[in-house]
Amino acid sequence: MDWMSETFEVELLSEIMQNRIEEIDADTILLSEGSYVKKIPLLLDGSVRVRKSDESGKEIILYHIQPGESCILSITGCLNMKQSKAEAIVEDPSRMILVSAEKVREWNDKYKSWRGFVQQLYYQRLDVLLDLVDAIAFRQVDERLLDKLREFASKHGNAIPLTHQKLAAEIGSAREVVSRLLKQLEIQGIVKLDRGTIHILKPF
Amino acid sequence: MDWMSETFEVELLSEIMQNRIEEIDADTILLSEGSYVKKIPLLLDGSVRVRKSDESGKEIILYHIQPGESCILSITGCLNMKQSKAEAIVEDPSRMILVSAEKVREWNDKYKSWRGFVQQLYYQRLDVLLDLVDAIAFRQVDERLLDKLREFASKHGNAIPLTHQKLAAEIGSAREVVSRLLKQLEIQGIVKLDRGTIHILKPF
DNA sequence: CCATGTCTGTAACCTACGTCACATAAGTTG
DNA sequence: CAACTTATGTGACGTAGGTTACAGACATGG
Repeated sequence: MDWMSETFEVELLSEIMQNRIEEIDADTILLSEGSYVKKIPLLLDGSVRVRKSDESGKEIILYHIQPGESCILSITGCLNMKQSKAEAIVEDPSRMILVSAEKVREWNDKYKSWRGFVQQLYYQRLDVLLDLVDAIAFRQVDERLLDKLREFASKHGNAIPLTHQKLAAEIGSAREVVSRLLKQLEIQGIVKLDRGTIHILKPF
Repeated sequence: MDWMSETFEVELLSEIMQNRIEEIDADTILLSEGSYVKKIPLLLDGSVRVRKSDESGKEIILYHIQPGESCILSITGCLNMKQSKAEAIVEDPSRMILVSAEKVREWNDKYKSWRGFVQQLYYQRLDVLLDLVDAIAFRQVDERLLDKLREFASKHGNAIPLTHQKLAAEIGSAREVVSRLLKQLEIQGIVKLDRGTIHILKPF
């Protein structure tokens, strides 16, 4: 929680600390599509994924929220009092502070450091959304798969805990397609596949 | 320019008015990919499109800037001193006020109404970007074409001034594909095609 | 250790759509 | 009006990748 004292001014920090720290289980839905935002998460530990899905069950991951970050969609939704266009799901058991929407609106006027934090988030998320648009509009799934593997490898090291299904959701494709591509990579000696884990054998 | 006095407090308004109003030709590039942001446009009249393209010349339109709006990518880029990830191109001859990046950073601390304006923009653009992701990830081009036609019809009425090429760029597809689909719609009696214009004959 | 759920492998198939290669038509300019 | 340039029409073709439909492998809990 060190990042907090560096990010926020003391007064704001003490306001934040008035909220309980919650422990939240994996797969809890923090925010579902179409609902109004009541609580903004400040993630201390763990990870949250934000995804968009359609009726037929297809889905694509927009981005992941890491410790020290928050959900910009929640904040925007809160400041503008609008319904959410995506859902946020806890992916690892997480610790977070949940701040009420009113507080966030208040802080937005009151604390410069809070505005800086939000601004930073906006920048980051806009950035990944643009990359995402670029990826799905222009690039093929095999390329996107490799990119995603690199991204995960930089987070988890060479043993990436991920099922084909989840990887497919990450890049917005189908499990069979991912299995097919991964098998190719295994034949090329680039990865080794285990149940629930992808081992990166050499850089690519 | 009425919207301005409703949107901004008087003090900010007078600061804004210290800048000249520029008349800018169609096809002028306001911001190109990879460049740093120096000027933020406040659009008074006309229209600007923001697009992402790849090396091979494929492109997709992210959104259009209308009078009373600004370019959130420019503002984000400016506040975070980062390179742009998309380009902004004037599409109709336009009148706008160009504000220096320093001013924008200053106003961001100084004027609540400016922050509100920026917030509003963030909300709007995030919203269309999410819709865009949804569209290109999950929906087929014929559907997206119809959506786009509806969107343009609500702006231009039933005679939409648009070439097939431009329409293709809007939805991130190829001209031939769009021609084909439009021809189908013409056969169904839904549109009538003229050189450079699409007439909507009945609702769809 | 059986049963049930979760994950992976693989083949066969289908189709939306991008690409190529033209032909024609409609403006435009000198 | 001749010579371009820009917009459109259309067939033929290729293919990435989604879908269907299983089967086997592994894990987990009663």
